[in-house]
Amino acid sequence: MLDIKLIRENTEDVIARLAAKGKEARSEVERIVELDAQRRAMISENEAKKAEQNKVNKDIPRLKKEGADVAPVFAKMKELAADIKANDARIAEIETEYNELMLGLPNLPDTDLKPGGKENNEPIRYFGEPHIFDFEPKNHVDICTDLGLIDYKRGTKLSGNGFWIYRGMGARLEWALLNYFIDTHLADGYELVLVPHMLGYECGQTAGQFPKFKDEVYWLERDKEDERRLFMLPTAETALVSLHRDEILTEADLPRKYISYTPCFRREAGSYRADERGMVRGHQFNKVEMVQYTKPEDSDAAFEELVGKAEALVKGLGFHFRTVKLAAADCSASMARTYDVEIHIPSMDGYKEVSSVSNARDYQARRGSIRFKRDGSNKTEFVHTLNGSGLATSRILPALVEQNQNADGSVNVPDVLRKYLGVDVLRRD
RNA sequence: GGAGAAGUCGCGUAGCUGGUCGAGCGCGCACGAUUGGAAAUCGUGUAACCUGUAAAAGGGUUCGAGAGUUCGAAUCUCUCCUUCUCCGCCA
Repeated sequence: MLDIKLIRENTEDVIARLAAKGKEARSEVERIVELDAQRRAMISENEAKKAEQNKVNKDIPRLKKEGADVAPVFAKMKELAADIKANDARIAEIETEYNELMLGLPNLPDTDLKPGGKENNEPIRYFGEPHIFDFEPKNHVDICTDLGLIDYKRGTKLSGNGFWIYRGMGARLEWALLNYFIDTHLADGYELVLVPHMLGYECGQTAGQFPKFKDEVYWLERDKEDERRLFMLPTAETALVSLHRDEILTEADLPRKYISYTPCFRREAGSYRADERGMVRGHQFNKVEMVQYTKPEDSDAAFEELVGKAEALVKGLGFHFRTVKLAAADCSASMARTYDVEIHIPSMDGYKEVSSVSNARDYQARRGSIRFKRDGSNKTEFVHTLNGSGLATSRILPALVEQNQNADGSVNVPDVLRKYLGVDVLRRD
């Protein structure tokens, strides 16, 4: 959620920055300003009436004691009460429309981002070199099938398109990756948090997925009451960002550094393309997520830390990758800035995102009312929230088997995973 | 899932025959006094949000949530949520 004061005082600037993000928001923003003015005018008016009501009500016991006739006062107060009630209802209507519009506005992009979409994304650094093969490399679907790592067929049998099954060494490889990620984060002082995989609506609203992207998650039916339905989390960020919802932290509480492993569930409706076969895009995938809560002035440093951590994990596996600074319109709605770590997948002859690190600044904190107080101050301020994948396995495993394949069809296990797997090379049984 | 009890200011509690109760007390915490320093003691203070303002002052809302009764609700009524105890069921 954006700061209403900012919208009120810098309306044109807000509209321009949202435009950079590809959001034509003039009509919404202008309506918001209008509703805000209406709301405040009505509140002032109604509060004066409430003050009057309170004053008279305080006098009633005294009047009664003095034996005065209170009937005319009651009659007048009844009218006033009805009047106030009507105004409150009108204010509630205004606030409903106002909140809907406010919740629908995306975050402002940082001013140093290039405007526009994907085409303006800017690789800022590369690590390593693309793998050169002296034989015809196989794609990951074939490798995983041949080595018995992934059972695509039965995954589809069990749950339909977009699901797969890790088997044997494939399952152990997946688990080894998760262990490697988690152990690294623990060494960096992050707290491991295991969260529910089914979440309430407020979690999605705080993270910024709702109301706009309600159709991109899986909802669980529960009675008829929609508001109490739960949804399967699309990323652990959705849970971790709500951890401190409606809380006031102390300065000493910050920064908070969390990681969580969860499966992630996404509908991905209509997003299939031929080049995303196999495990690049599915309805369920595994991910370790990093989330930080910081003081506003510390979020830039925290952002660099998270990017560095994502890069270090990929580096540790020995992959060639690049880090890309996303243009304004390619950042997701809640985020002020995002860097992607992309790794080379030979069969796709291209780079695929394995980590996306973002700074939401105070956008999510405002939606979820996540605040803190500085030492010696009793003013509350919004925290900054950041998140990053660290990492998603579903893209790592394909890259791993493709980049590390040998001419005989076997796959070398990266050094950092050997202690978890107990073998150096994956071969056909 | 069935039966019962309860949800009040950071914590523990008082209030629940409706009106000086946004709310008493204790603890905690902050500041001050005292002290060579500390403990103890004494004093003062101790919510959030909205509105308002240059900043204040002032006003409003909030006693799990929502709705209702009433001139007026922490106190009465209804619905929901949560917690605890017992039973059932289990990992």
